[in-house]
Amino acid sequence: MGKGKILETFKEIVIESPVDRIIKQIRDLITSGQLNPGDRLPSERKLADVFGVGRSQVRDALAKLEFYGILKTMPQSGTVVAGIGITALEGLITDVLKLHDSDFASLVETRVVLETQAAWFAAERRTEEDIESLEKALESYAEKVKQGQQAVEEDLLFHLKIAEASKNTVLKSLMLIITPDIVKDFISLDVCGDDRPQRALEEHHEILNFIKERKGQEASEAMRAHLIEVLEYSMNNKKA
Amino acid sequence: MGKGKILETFKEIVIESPVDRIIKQIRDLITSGQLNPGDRLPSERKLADVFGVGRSQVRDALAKLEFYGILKTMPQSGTVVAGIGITALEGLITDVLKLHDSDFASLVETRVVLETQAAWFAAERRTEEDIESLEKALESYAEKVKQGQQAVEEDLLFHLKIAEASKNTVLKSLMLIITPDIVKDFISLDVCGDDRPQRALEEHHEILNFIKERKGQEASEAMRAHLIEVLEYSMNNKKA
DNA sequence: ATTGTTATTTTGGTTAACCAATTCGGTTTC
DNA sequence: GAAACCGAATTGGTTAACCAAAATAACAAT
Repeated sequence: MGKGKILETFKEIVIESPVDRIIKQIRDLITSGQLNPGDRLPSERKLADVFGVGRSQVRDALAKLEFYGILKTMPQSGTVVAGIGITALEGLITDVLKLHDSDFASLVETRVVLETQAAWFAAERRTEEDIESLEKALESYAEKVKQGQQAVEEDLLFHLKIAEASKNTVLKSLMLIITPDIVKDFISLDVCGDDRPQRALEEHHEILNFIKERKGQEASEAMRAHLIEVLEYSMNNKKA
Repeated sequence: MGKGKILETFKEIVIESPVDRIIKQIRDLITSGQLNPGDRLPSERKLADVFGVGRSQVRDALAKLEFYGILKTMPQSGTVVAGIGITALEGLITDVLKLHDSDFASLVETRVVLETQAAWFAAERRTEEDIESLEKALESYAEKVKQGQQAVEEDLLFHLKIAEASKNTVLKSLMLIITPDIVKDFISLDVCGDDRPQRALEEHHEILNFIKERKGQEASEAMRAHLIEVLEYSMNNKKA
């Protein structure tokens, strides 16, 4: 797919989305100290008027801000600055919005951190049901690999099942958040192909065995080795 | 604040939010295989009609689903199932929505994972600017502590600055996501008070020194020790 | 002066109508 | 017969008006 190079050239035309602009404005209000935690901020109508945009856009912006825990909006009551006395956030709020187009390195690095820990916890806390679930997932992955198919989906499912077996809801949620981005990167550079899937399958089995045997550290290390393998493989195929 | 006990009793009255209901419906459509990745799903109007709700609610649901990378909606074109062939997600989609009312244990556990790694990276990659920023943050924290004030905010700011110095954008973003929940838990059980803040301040200094000296492992371990201290402290004061 | 009540305003939530871009079908043209 | 083309219908985005709940202010009774 030679299209990559050409597209790279135009990559910089970032359309400053209206809602992003609003978010920045609100952030400035907070960081500049004009809005302190607990304060009720102006009504949606006022904000829309001040910013010179429609209310729905203000609405979207507030929704996003609320998701990140920055704001808390109560029906028929108002929207308040909820988070930590967010002078803390300074320039950080905008950054969190860029999560979904993060650099590949950070993404993989973070994935390794989360997954190795998840594997460890999973080994310590897995139930029999977890084992069954993991084996089932691994089986359908093996099926696809034998047929020489893509199987990115089944691959990730196995990893997510491990997160589920870790019994740590936050860990699982965070993995769910970054998973789509990982998939995106993996598909853009076609990671499948030669004998690599076979190796990956074996590594999955190894990890599962350690989890079965409740060997936390070994499972964790196996996971780390596995992910590093995958990373190097994808790196090599990136230039090609 | 004795209100806690009483409120616990009524905690179960979870109002099944309309948009959550819609999200479940759409999830079922996807997981049941009626909607496959790449498929365009019905227009917002059709969906609103089928579900018997307003279009705006469908809109909110789609927006959330899109944020998680499940869907991709193109202006004037339609909304398609974008993510991984999401049979993977099965029951998981709903879980990610519960991130913000996670259990305290998972939250702290995950925080330890993220922060120890962030400290390690920070020690390896910090610039002189980072050091300045960290010292400044630590200073304002020390100021508050000396005055015997709360300083939760300044505390967290120091930690976030470490995440920033780690040069890993995803790691930073994830910490920003869970930080508000941490603060919430820390404020609900008043964590401040006696000599603990003084100890915490010393530990912060220790961590900063390791980062200055580029000692990754030591910084990481100091961070872990610090967080465990904080955890145990807050646990003890929970019952009291 | 304080408290309890009521009327009004303001709030976020919801709906319905409108807009511009896109898609798709049928027609024309080569 | 295939491709180019035009227009009607459909798409997501946007706006404005409306709703019930909540907050607020004014007032009355104690």
